[in-house]
Amino acid sequence: MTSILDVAKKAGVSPTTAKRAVNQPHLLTKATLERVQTAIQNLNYEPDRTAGALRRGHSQTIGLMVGNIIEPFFAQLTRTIAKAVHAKGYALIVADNEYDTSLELENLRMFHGQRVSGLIIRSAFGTGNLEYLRRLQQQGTYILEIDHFLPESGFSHIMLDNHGGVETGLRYLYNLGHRKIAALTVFDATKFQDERARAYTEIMTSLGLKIPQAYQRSTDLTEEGAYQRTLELLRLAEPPTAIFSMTGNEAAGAFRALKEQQLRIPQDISFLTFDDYSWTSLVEPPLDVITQPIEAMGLRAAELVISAIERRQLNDTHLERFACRLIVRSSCAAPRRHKLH
Amino acid sequence: MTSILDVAKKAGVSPTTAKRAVNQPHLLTKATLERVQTAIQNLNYEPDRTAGALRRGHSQTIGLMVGNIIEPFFAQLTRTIAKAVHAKGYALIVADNEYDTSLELENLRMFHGQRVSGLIIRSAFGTGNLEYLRRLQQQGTYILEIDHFLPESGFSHIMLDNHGGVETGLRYLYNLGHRKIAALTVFDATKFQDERARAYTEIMTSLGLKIPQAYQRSTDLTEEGAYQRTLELLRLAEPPTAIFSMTGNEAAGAFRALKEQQLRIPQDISFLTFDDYSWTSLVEPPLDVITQPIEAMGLRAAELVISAIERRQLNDTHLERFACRLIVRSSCAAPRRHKLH
DNA sequence: AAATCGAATGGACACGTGTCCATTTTTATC
DNA sequence: GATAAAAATGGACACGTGTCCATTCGATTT
Repeated sequence: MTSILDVAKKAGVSPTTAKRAVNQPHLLTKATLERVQTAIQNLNYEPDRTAGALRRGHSQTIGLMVGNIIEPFFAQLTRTIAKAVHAKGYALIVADNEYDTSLELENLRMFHGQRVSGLIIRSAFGTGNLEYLRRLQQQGTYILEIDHFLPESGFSHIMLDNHGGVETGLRYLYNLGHRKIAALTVFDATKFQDERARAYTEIMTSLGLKIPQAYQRSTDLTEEGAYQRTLELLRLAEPPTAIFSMTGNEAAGAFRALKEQQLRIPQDISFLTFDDYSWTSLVEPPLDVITQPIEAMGLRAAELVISAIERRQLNDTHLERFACRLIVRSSCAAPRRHKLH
Repeated sequence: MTSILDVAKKAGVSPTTAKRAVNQPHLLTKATLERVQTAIQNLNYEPDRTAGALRRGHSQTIGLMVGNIIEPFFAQLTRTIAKAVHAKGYALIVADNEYDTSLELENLRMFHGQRVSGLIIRSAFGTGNLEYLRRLQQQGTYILEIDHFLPESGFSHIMLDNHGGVETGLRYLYNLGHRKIAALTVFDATKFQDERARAYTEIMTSLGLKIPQAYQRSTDLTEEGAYQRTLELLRLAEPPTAIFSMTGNEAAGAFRALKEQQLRIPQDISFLTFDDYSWTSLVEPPLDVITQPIEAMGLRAAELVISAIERRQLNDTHLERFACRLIVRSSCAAPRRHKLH
């Protein structure tokens, strides 16, 4: 493998000078610089980042841990962050936790071993890995949470205005006349600090609406789980007149269930969901959605992390929120006068 | 940062012995092994992969270059490969080329700099980067192409049985009575070696069907491109009675166009596509699709690459094909007797 | 032309691991 | 119980870079 020493020899300069041609070209004479650059091209030299990482203590690499890469929200986030990070000369290492703490720990170990310079994480529920994350931070990895954050973690984070989004959605349904509004989300209080679930509870109360016990069972955030949960809701003696899915992933399962039950949307039941996935406008009826500025969030995340790394300000803390937006299409309307059953 | 030297000191053994506890535990006495493992735990030691990479010459890292991470096909591939690779102790670095050669080259440079042990690539069209890939291989990176391969590259590859898939689809449409079948795909011969486009041309001919010149304009593989292309097809004097989309990504655009033109599927026009994306069964009508065994392909890719790396058999070549399957739902039927216009 | 100072270049070393070879300890054999 | 063989442990060095400090060169001032 050709190293900078080969380049130096070929260009007839010292290794230090050759390195400067790569890292601090402004320090060199134009003639010297050109000579070295020619040698680099002729030899197809590419600096060994693993050696640099060893010397520097971290690897010009950003770790990204998401919930599940398949979900379009995370796929788009991954893509945006990958691009932004590459532009700054960093590589992106990805992993997902499937919302599971122990799988997350394994992957954190991997990130640690790779000495990632920064970590962007959508952590699993529960505070199980907080200690490990703290240690990572202490050892020089800048940590930024995204989409979800551990209470009192003290890390930077980039969040959606979840309260605002849920409020927009619930008020929209309320104003259409709905009173029995069910949410598909994670209610399990022991392991959750899900902002949307909390906002749902709070805002329903502030609207003067009671949430029946039967509405408060958790999904597991999967499409299949949402499908099952939706069927359960429809079987209730007092089924909801509107269903509000808190993620686009769950929306697919819920929508499937509604279709299978031959329910007409929005005549029989209204349906609203977070995330403007591409299929939501293709189905019949096109769905009303609350959309997130995924790209802006991803770009900002990459920017914050790399800036902190390069300024060596690992203790900078930034807490930012991004607004979401309701897109009205055709899946919500005033509730039926008569019950379904 | 705690190193293996700290561990050795704490355990009262030599550095070499401590390293063995990590890499070749079978060489140690049970007692010694336990002592070192305790020290590792107490110190929260995690081996520095960057140092190992430097010494070894490659980084226990696999590079994955896909077309576009947002597309579910690639998202699922990424996820599957990430998981398989993690299980073997490797990290996954991702990048996408957006089907563009120069962006691909930038990312290849990045992979080279990171000294990836292996590279799984869905290369952009054109042979522009073949030379660079060859050099990478020569320097010790195992290269495997997936979903698409450069002619005469000589690398291993994992492919779908594209010819078989296209044949299945075309025969299905033919047997329903269709003769004017348009394909959404990349026809541009200068930059393409797209198997599906070629198969479409060949099989249409062998079915005794002529492909009008107007059917042979290329899409750019994007949703928007397919949308535009579909509108063009519908405006023709002799519009197709069936549209066969060669990727799931393009299907979304095409479907949108058909809906916007108020065409009834399959009464007015039949629609068939590659890729069983989740939305295809949610729309009205549910789409007939040709589905790929993405997970199996991803797993096999990871397996081949890591096995070659660990056996140090970088010149092993494996060429494998995976079968695809037609799923019939409700988007194809016999063509109308009368023309649309 | 000597002195001064900044610009340009060079030398030396450490980062933490993997690997090869050497040494010590234990076990097996007669 | 002496010897050989095997098992267990230890020592030394190189991988390619980033960084600190030293040295040389060239221009400017007096």
